[in-house]
Formats: sequence, structure tokens, C-alpha cells
Amino acid sequence: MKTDDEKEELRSDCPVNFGLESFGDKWSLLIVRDMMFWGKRTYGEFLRSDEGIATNILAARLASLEKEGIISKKPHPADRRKEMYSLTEKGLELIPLLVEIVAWSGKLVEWQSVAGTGSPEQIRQVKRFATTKNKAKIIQEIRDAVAAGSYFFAPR
Amino acid sequence: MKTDDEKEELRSDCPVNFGLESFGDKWSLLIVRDMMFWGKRTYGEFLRSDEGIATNILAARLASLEKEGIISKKPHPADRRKEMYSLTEKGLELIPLLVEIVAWSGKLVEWQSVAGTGSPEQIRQVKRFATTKNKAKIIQEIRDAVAAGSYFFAPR
DNA sequence: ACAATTCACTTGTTGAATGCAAGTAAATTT
DNA sequence: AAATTTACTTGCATTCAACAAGTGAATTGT
Repeated sequence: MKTDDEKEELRSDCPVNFGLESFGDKWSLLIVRDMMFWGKRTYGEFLRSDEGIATNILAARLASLEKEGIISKKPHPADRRKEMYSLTEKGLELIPLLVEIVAWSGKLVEWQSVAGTGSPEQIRQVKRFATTKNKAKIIQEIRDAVAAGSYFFAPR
Repeated sequence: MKTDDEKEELRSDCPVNFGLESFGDKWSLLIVRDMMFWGKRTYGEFLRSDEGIATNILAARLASLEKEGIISKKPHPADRRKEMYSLTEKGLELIPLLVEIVAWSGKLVEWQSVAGTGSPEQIRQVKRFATTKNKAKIIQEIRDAVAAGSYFFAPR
């Protein structure tokens, strides 16, 4: 019998495994992506993602990410039905990881051949991620945007 | 009815999603890690990983990674029962991603508190990953080691 | 003020993926 | 030639994800 506050047992102490057990499922990083790049903050916005997450799975992933300390939630200031989710510092530290995933995909012809649906600006940025010699700059831009309550792909 | 060579349908064209659909399951990156950091090359070596992957799951993940072009296999030169798996260029391009996962975990007190089982050298390297200002150097070291038929944590 | 809608969820139910135990054929070792 | 090792496969139980439908509280529309 398990108690509620019992820690989940880790498969191993390897830092790669630690990371994967924190965010390495099919959906968690997509939610994080939506917050970083698209400024999504509420349950309904996450539900409407391109990939079509199921509502029960979304609830489970949000709870898991919150438990891991990657996101936090508080009541929405303008609408008491809503919760506002945001990235913690621990979540913001995933920016370099997301940048690397984008960069990896962006280099591949396999991705380039399916990348038809993005806007020219989005595709330009993906290629920039894939070819830049200064990832720190990109990371800082994303961090600044999110910190300002905005997001990387905010129109300007 | 599906034909064998039919492409799996992507949930979306987002490069983050593309990456996650390529390697974003519970086991794939652990196999990649074993190759990069620990020089594992055969089925039996992967089976004996700390995390205890099931034999059928290992077979499925190896087949998937090969299909994605991240690893390749060829008969072992010294033992015809064995297959030798190795990272393709596409697989080597995952080094920066693995480095970021290690760096993310390495920064957290949550990981540091469970990191008892590693050797002092391993723990030193994890902290280096987490604090370096020159990730490119680390990435190059790993790449060089693997290219030389060795691996990052090879004793010397 | 009251009904309809929106919001963040939960609750079944089904299908798929994972985990475990056992087995197999080929190659190697003893 | 028997025992062992190797890279798998197969069958089954369990866990997880996908889908459909609901729930109660807050908000909007009339």
C-alpha cells in the first residue's frame, strides 16, 4: 500500500534517466513548448493544440508537470473559472533542451519535407535554430519573451 | 489495411513534435545514451542497462531507432551471433540534446540528492555539463570519443 | 433573473503499449 | 556433442493512452 506523498521510485540515478522521468513522455514537452513558443497559459488553450491531446491526458500531464516543479498554476486574475499555468525557473531551464530538439529536426530533410504548414517566419526561425553558432542568443530571446509575459512567436 | 512501407502519420508538423515522435519515448534516448557515454554496442549490453529494459521492448526500440535512421546495425566482426549497433550521423547529432538533459538534471538539487551511485568522475562530469559556458567543447569531446570507436566514459 | 455557454476538469470504457516469463534457432564454448 | 550464449519472438497480464460523455462552478447573453 502506497501513501500519497511517497516518492516515485526512479529506474536509476542516471541524470539522463532523471530528466526523462521528469518530462520524457509523449506530451509533457509539447505543453512546455506551447507555453514557451506560443504563450499558452490555460487548460483550454492547451487542449486546442495541433496534436489534439485528450482532456484526461492533459489533466494528468499538467498535474505531473506541476508535481515535478516545472510549471505552477494560480487562479486566473480575470476569470475565476480559469487557472493560469506558467513555467517555473526549473521549467525555463528547459529552453535549451527545446531549442536543441527544434535544431535537430530542423537539420533533417525528413522534417523539411513535411514542414509545409508553418508560416515563413516560423520556418525561418527553425532554420536559424538549426544553423546558428550562437544558441545562447536564441535561448536568451526566448527567456526574455516569456519573462515579459509574452512568448517567442508573439506577433510584433 | 496498411502496407509495410507506409509512413506513420505525424500528429503535427511542429519540429518539437517531429523530434519527440522520433526518439521521445521512455527508452530510446537511454539506448542512445548507452552508446554515447558507455560504448554499448550489442543487444546483450543494452539489456543489462541499469534501468532494466524488457527484452521485447528493447527489440522494438532498436528496430524503431534503426527505422528512424538514428542507429544502424551490422554483423559483429568477431562473433557471428552478435549484431553491432552504432550511431549514424543523425544519431550523433543528438549529442547536444543528451548534454542538455544531463545539464538540466545536474543543476537540480533533486537529482543531486539521489546521485549517490555514480563514481566521483561521473558526478564531476555531470556538474561540468551543468555549469560549463562551453558546451561545444563537451559535445566535441563526446563526438571524438565515439568516432574513435571509444566512448565518453571510457577509462584511460 | 434565468438560461445557455464556457471553463477546468472527472469518469467510464476501449484499444494500444508496456512489462514479464518463457521459448527458439543459430553460433560459440567446453 | 552437450552446455552455454546470443539476439531475438511469443503469449499473457497489467498499465497507459484515446475517445466519449458527463459534472459543477463561473460567466455571458437576453
